[in-house]
Amino acid sequence: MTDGRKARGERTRAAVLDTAVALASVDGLDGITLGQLAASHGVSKSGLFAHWRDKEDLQLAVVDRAREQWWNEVVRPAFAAPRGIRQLWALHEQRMGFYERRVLPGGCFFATAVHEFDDHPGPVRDRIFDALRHWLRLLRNTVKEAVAMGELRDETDPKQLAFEMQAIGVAVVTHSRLLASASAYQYSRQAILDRLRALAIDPSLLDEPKRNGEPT
Amino acid sequence: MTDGRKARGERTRAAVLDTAVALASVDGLDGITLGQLAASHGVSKSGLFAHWRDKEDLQLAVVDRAREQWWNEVVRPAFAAPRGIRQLWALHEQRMGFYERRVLPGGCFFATAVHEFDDHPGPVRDRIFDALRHWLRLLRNTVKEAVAMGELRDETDPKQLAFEMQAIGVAVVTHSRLLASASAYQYSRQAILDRLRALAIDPSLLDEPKRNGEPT
DNA sequence: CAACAAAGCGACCGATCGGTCGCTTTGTTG
DNA sequence: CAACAAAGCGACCGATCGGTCGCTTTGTTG
Repeated sequence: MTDGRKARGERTRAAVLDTAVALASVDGLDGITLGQLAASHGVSKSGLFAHWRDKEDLQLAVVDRAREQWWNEVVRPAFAAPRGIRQLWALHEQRMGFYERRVLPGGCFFATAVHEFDDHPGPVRDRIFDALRHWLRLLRNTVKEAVAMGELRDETDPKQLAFEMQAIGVAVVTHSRLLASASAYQYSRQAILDRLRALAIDPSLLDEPKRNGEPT
Repeated sequence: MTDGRKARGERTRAAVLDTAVALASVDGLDGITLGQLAASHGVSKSGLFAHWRDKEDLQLAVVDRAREQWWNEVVRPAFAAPRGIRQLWALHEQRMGFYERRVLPGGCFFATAVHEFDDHPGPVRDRIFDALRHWLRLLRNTVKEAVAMGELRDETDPKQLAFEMQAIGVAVVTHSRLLASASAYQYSRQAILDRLRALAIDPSLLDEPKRNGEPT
């Protein structure tokens, strides 16, 4: 069942991808070099070609891995919160935590990748854009659910709010470096809290928000 | 007074920098190559070294040029609006116009550059960060002025609002490509208008806002 | 016109990058 | 143990990049 050769291969494959996501969060998806990647695993450069046809093939796998990581570290924990407005807040809160914990040295893989590739049409850009659109759809649907549950006002525009949550969320990556202090996270949290409370039927649902996505 | 040799040099220098800002908005500040830059002006690669010691020296000049352009195309026109809350709105509006007019093929030089360099310490990053901090300070001071004039509520936090304006403003660069429609600009304008109106003493100052930064 | 200086050129160099190719090592299957 | 296959290696290649160096062209100054 478990082929020792394939298992070994799968281990290096996973390890290389994890490193690649981390490196790409700093230097970008084009910035990572196969030599650098191989060296950091004591593997020969040519050995990498046993796993990926060429660099583009590797890049596509890296995007998939980054997406998986985002799901595990941000989305899944947020699903522990009660549905509705608190889940929306949990998504933002988990995101802040992901950045604050410095899971990736560059802060955010997608923040770097999207600016690198948004003017470079091709399979890699498509893959990155797919991931981002999927995330935006998740935000939008969570807003819709909160409206349907009667926790957010009927006038709430899901696309509008999803845009704002993404904008305020990603801005923290730059600003935390720019301001050289933790205050960027504070601003980002405050902005979303203000926004959600203004649109909430019962703002007290967001009182003393827990920071770990747990039900209150 | 006007040395024909220096004048000629200054002309190429300016032309090359303009091209470089445009190219860097797409490929990043490291992405531009001296060969590509020289070729696009019918100049030899080595000729560029008559103007800049090395690539880093060129990059610093490019940042300065981008900053100058931002001042001319965004800040200066916004100063035509009446001081206070309308000037704050004009800054956002002019920014949207700058992006919509596609002055730069990549949308925004700084949006690309900051993500490229935020983890690469050195003179280039410092120069980029200086420019961004200067812009944030401008937003902050404009907020303070509006508060002092009694146009924004006293509780308004200038740093907080500056953060939100920057976040909502820059997000449009990515989103306009992501959504493949003009709606991103609409979301961005709506978000800032909502925010400013909520904090305004007299929200009607922002009715039917002019899009060219002119006094109403 | 002579002396000078700035802009710009062309040939060349070392370093690095993505990628190829034939081979070896590691492990599986009968 | 023999046949096979997957993972991985080492030497090598063409292309490109930033940068150097000696030279030419263009224009200025006395």
